[in-house]
Amino acid sequence: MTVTLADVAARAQVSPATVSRVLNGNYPVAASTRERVLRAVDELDYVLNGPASSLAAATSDLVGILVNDIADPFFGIMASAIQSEIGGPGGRAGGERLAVVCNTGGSPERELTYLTLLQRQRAAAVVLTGGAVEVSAHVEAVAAKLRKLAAAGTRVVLCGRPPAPEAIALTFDNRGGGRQLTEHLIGLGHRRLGYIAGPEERTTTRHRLEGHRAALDAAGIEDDPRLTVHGRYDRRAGYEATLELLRRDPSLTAIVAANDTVALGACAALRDSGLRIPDDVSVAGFDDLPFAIDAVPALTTVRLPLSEAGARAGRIAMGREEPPPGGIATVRGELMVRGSTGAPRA
Amino acid sequence: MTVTLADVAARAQVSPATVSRVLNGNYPVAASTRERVLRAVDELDYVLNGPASSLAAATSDLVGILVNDIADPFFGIMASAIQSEIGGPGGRAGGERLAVVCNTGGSPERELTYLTLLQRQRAAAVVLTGGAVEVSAHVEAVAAKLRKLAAAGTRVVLCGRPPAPEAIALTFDNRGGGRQLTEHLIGLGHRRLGYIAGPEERTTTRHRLEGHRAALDAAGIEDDPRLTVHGRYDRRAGYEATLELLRRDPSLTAIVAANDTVALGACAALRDSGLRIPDDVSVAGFDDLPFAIDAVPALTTVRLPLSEAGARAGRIAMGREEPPPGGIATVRGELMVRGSTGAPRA
DNA sequence: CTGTTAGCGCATTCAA
DNA sequence: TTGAATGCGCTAACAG
Repeated sequence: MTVTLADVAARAQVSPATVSRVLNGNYPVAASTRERVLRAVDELDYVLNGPASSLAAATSDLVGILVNDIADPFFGIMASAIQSEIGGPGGRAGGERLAVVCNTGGSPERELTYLTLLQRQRAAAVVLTGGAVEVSAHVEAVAAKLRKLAAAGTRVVLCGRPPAPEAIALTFDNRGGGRQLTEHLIGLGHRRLGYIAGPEERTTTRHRLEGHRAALDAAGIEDDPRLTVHGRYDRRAGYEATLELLRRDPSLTAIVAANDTVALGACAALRDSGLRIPDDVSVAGFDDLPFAIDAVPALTTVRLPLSEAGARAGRIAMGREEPPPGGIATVRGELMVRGSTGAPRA
Repeated sequence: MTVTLADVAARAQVSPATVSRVLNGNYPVAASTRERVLRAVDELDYVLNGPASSLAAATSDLVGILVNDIADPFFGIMASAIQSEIGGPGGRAGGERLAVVCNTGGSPERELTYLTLLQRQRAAAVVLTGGAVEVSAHVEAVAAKLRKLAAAGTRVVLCGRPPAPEAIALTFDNRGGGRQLTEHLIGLGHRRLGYIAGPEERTTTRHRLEGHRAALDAAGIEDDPRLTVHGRYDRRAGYEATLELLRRDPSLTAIVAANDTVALGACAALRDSGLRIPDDVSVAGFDDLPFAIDAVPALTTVRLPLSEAGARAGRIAMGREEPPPGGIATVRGELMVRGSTGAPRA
């Protein structure tokens, strides 16, 4: 019923091997033969059998992309950039590769499950994006899995994730970015700063918070633990955390959020509380997602080059770009000062 | 080197066939045997070879999701919802399925290429999201491809895309939503309305615009073609189109945008032009993406239940939910009136 | 440059 | 309930 390579070979009057060579294009084939084969492919409307091809070649055209949440532009932008770079020459049969996007939802178990599934598929490469969960049992389990993937020939790249010995890493300087941001606020005169952190036990959360505290420390400002609230990386968490912070200390003059989405929630809470931004309370985010500039006032934040980093990760995963020296590159953020931060009220 | 089914069988002292049956669980196997097999799997750290399995079974655990742009939350939210429903029982060897997200960038060629790639992979199902390109040659090519996919046993579902005879469709009532939105503005007293449409030759663009025009027509307002500008579905297009509209008719009192992202660009352009929203000019969007409520003032828009529709599409694609009668379900939007629209200036 | 020959690892008949 | 045998469709040596 379905057309196979052998059918094409028969029609083109060549051997199956020759058809395979034409399709994969990694082998010298006479132009006239090639043309005959391609005509037969066309006439028979032949479509290569991917699984059969992958089985025989012991590798596939699938590239795994692990994200926490593909509905979040932070990950969507990276996934898009990675995906844009995985095509092109070098792939099997036409050079087109498929991106398998895996939503882990931040769950270590799902992360491991997906890695196993990608291992099962003999994925050509795997890119893990965003922060990692810091629970030692899990960290070791992931590391072991990455080692196995690598051993099986799957290229593993981390994008926006802390370095690990098992993989090439493009890591974001979350600590440095967090520090810059808080330094900016301190420079404006703020002394009572609320901090809305992400979920505990995530590297991104910890690093950004460490940067914040380093800035406070450097300025000789005591870090009041009551001014840090943890929550999820979403708008609602930002809203609620802000109300909580205002309850704990109505005199605070600035709120630093774990990311832009959280910052938007914070802005909403402040507005609903009748406070003006930045006159009463300054607000800052992190990431510089596209909507950050459309907040009113526009959000001061740390711009991460998500698209560039994703594209580079994609190229490295495809072997089209040299890995950074030592296998680790740190990608820095850029402080974007906008209208949401200003001098504290007198 | 790599562990195969046969290795597991040897260790468990059963035949390869039995191991296969245990792994796929679609076959009666004695409990004691099963346990022995599972232990061997564990001890050997065996991972099923997906391609081999797919080859033998003539189907895979891959589900294709075609989107215009995964970095756009409109698609990210749908993709996430689809993905959340494709796991679960019924899949091969553990019931886990992988989502292959294909960024077409709105290009018909890429759409076809990806469909072929998914056909090659013997995808279990394919979900096409968002509007379609209306160029007849391409429409027919896609239809033909969908027919072949369906013939090969791939379930095809459209989500937020106009119905086609080749597939089950959950279609958005873009026309109705567009009409409601403009009726709302007319009800407020607006008579000079600018419209920022999406790219030409896309169904979403056309339907929303038709709804807008139907509302104008019903109210006896002449549709001035100079008040419609086409552009891409992004912020920048909204910004530039707004400046153009203001140039063409400084007396307009409302701007309807093709979607929320475009609307944000429109808001920015109005602000930069020194106009107040909604006092000088009202603005409306479409989709009700998460950030719409954080615009200042909050954006009046039409809420599309992206997540619900995506989840349903995912279930239908997996055969876990009955397709709608006739294979077509229309998903309506809900008008969300917020602060960005008000009565026109006197 | 091209053909021949062997598997790749698994699912599924058919028997037992 | 289990085993033995066969083939899924293709690629990769190896010859020629």
